[in-house]
Amino acid sequence: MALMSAPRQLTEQELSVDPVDAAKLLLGCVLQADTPQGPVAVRLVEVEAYRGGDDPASHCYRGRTPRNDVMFGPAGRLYVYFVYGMHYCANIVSLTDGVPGAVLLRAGEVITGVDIARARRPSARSTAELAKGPARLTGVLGLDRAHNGINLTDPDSPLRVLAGDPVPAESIKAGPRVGVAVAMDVPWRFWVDGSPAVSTYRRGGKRGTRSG
DNA sequence: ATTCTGATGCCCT
DNA sequence: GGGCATCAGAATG
Repeated sequence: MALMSAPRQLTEQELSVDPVDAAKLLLGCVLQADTPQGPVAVRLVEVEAYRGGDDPASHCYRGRTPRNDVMFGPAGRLYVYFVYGMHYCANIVSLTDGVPGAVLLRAGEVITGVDIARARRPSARSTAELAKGPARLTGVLGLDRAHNGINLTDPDSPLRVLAGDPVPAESIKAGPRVGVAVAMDVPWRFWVDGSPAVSTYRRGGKRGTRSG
């Protein structure tokens, strides 16, 4: 019989690290969702690290609120938020013990359930575009507010993070985070070099100072 | 390829 | 009331 060992599920412990380390660890890993239409899985190729406390770009910079509460909890949970009045973005929580941190899932390659994903996002002009961008990624996986706080390291969860083929260190590139107007000196966006699903960089809204 | 702009609602000040 | 961790469509090289 065909023996195909199931991919290993990531553990809460290995995600209980600094978001920068968790971000690099998550590249190449697979987020799998059991949707009503069937399974959809995405190989992560672009992520960003967010810290609490000292990171002005983080939702947790100004303390704990109802929205960011999950980021203060244990690692391996999904933090979903609603943005621009129409999109959802998803993070995987890292660190723990009341220390907030998370990894924004910015883009991935759909490796399972391409037909389902295409049906969900008819505007995509190519397979690579299906999950190219954080809101597109939540779109193909069907993630919304209802999934906030779900435990991705639980084997019985309808949403799981699985280990993938390791990404060679030389294929991991780093740069400033997309769409943030502060902390542009820190290269906390990480992506897999050469993947067609990596989103194009856009700088944050507030331009620097105007003199005069 | 890049630039612009409208859509749209929730969270926080 | 200001400002978003965005996307799609259009116009322009």
